[in-house]
Amino acid sequence: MAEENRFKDLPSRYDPSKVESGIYQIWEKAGYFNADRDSYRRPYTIVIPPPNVTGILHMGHALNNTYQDILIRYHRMLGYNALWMPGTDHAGIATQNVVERKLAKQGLRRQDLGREKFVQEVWNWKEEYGSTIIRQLKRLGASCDWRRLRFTMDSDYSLAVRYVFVHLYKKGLIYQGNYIINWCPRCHTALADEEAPKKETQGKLYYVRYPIKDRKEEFIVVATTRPETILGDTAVAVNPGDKRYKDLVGKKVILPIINREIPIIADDYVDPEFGTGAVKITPAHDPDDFWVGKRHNLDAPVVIDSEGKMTDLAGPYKGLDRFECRKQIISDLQRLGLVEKIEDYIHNVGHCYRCDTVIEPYLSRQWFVKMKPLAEPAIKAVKEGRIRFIPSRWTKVYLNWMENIQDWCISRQIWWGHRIPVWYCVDKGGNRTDCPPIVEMEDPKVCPNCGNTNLVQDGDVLDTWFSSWLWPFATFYWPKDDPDVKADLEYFYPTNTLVTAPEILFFWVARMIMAGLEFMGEIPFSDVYLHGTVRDDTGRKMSKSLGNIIDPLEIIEEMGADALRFSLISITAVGQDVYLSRSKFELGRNFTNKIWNATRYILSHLLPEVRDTDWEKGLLTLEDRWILDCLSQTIEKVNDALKNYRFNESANLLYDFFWHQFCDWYIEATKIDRGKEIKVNQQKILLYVLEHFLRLLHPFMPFITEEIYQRLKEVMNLSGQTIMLMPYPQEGGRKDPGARQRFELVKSLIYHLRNMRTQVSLRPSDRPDVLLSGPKAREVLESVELVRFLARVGKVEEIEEGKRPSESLAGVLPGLEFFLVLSGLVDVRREKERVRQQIQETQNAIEKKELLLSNANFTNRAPKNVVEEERRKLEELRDTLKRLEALYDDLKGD
RNA sequence: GGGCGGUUAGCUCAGUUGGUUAGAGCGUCUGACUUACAUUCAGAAGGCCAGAGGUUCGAGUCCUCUACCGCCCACCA
Repeated sequence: MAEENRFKDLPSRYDPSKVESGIYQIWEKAGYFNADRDSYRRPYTIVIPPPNVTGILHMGHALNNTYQDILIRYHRMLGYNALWMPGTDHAGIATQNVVERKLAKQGLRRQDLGREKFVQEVWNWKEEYGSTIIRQLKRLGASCDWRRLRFTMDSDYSLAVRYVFVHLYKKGLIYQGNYIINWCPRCHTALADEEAPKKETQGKLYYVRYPIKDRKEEFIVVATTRPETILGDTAVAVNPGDKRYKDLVGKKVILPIINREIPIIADDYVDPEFGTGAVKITPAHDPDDFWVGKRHNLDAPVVIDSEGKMTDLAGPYKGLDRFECRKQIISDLQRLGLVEKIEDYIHNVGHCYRCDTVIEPYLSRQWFVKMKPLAEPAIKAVKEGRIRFIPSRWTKVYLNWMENIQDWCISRQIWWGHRIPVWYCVDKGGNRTDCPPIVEMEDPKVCPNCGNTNLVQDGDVLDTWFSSWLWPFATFYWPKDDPDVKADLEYFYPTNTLVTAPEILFFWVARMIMAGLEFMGEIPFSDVYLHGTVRDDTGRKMSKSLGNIIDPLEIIEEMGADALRFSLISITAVGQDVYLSRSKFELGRNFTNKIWNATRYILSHLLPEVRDTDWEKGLLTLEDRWILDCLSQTIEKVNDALKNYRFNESANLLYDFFWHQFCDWYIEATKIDRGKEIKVNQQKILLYVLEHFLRLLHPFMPFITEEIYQRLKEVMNLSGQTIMLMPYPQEGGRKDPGARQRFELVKSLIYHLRNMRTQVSLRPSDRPDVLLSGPKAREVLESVELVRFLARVGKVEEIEEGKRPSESLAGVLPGLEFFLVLSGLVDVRREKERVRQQIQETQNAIEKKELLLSNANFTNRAPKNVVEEERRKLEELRDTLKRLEALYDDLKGD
């Protein structure tokens, strides 16, 4: 028959490369990922954490986007109007760095091009390479509504950024000020605190003697890790309660080398226990010293410039690199006898999160956002449970950060980004006049204060996160005054779930919550699922510089996106980091292959009578009833796990059901020859279970499930053009606890018989008889074919209780004795010993149970069902013991 | 210095509110080409659940302390 042959030709290996791109096209063409307003359906919205345009898909993305895709497909299949909003982030510093590196290859610096040309160059780069990550997300199977793709520098998006700046400025929440900020001398820009993580660094602690003025040969010794900043010192501070220095406060010391006189001051900030209890104060080069300087009205001479080189004020060291200067100054001080000692010292030093250069605390004029007023409602939203974190432990981390939030430095001295919408009135010489800065939605032409038309825009751009924090609503074209935009927002906002890595909890998540509440008056999302970090199998973060990355695209090439997705999900516990190695993906690959082959088997054996899955209830065998029950349970459990973000659990449930229940037991059982009527019915059930399973698995493995679904359409009536609906627990439809129990008994009998076979090394072709006795024997006999076929035994018959056949191996299950008849193969002594051991074990178990049940505390306090269950088990054990003892007595006679 | 996570089989890890005999994958060992799958099948071995105390009728699960590993935050130069 031609039809059957068609399926017999299916290859015995699943080949993802042949199907994945085609499948994706089917979905896109059908527009299944698109979501538009629909007043009849409930929306379910996820916004993608926009990857950097410079990004290429790494395992972190793969994990993150698989979670999101599972959620979005799952909800789409539940009937929600599911929108997954995609996009990319302009990633200021990162992207600028990439383009600068490209220019450097041509021997150019960005300054050679000038601002405008350089920015154009970045746009060109973006047009050419910016969609790489999007293509890669599609290969992963991400089912975003791609029509809505946004970029944080789209003109509409820029409008939102500008609106927000103006709004906050007018509200008095944005201000400009001279402060110490984190400066990256390589990227040449200010960085927010979060962008300059502290790293433990091996350094030295230098103890330097500062001569005290008017006191010969007397010194005050200060400890410093950065002797080059000595040149910028304007005081030495001690703790006011420190007796050692009491009489020195108010005196002066001579700053070595440049011989400047500076005062000794008292300030609580100094910890008398540390170092010598005396601290040099360098207001321009240390954030703490800066505040000490403010309190004491000290000068703040800048001795290190934006390049990390010493300034004019550094006298003899002018022009030296900061680290070079450090060496130099120490050797000079040593020559002068002013270095008391040098100790090895491990301390925390800020590093640029983009290029890892050591951060220089730098005094400069920057723009800041006052965060306290924004943080308050965001704290409240979480405390009141309107936003929840999964796992919940992140709540505390979030609250702790929010309650101690610092103002946010939002200006960056780079060219790629949203230009700060601030104009200054300048005179003909280009110097700022006294007029206040101009901050409006429209570009100003004249100064509203003095009528001057000579205006210049602030040269800085905004921190990338100043645009990202608007993502959940700016992607919908907010704040455009347009009924469509408003309706869209009202329908899709707030979004449901944010899936992200904890690394950007402060960068992004917290700020989105603040922005949502400030500008929309509503939380941006209700659930935040924070997944772990992807590491290599030795626990290091995967990073290009470490060379330990596993490229997800390579895995997709080799094993398929489904294998990648399933493996990742299955091995990553909720909120835990995941340690990866190449071989771990074999789990998913083997699973795809198993699914493929089971399908191949089912389809290629299909009888022509099988045209649908309408199986008949009257023809159900025990195994049929059992697998339907099992399916039903699995549907229920998977739905439950998914609703609670227990992704790994749901993946493992699916794996176990398909492999170890459906394939290992049910498919095997259907190979039993039981006549045409039942065979047809069972084939319908095979298709039925397979089809339900595919739909249940679809969010995890979208490609193979769709591929098979398309083939199933050829043999059965399926309503959907593609996979559309999630099976509901009721739909699986066939809870059958009775069948479950009976089948479990049969399974465990088969299991014991197989075990006995290996004990005596039977060959597969040997088919010994089995005898049964006990109250449960009848039940088993009803399904005798199962036992015969799956345990590979001959006749199975009931015998009278207590009549043990000689020459057999015997076993006891609750309510059942069974005997594997093996003439000439039974070693009676060994057999006696085996039974004796079982008796011993059973007796021990009984004793334990009796003890437990005689404890009034237990029977009174434990829940009734637990106590009853224990009683039942005790009865079972006693029954088993009785049967074992009878067996043992019989053996004695042999 | 504060906070968080981890410590369960040889390895990598699950274990939802405390309640059967603590599970999986890989690896190891024994067998098997049993009409889909050797990316397979049938079986086996292997655990003082880091340590100590506590709460409880009952603890891998809750509490306290300790040890080691990892992460995050923090203005001790």
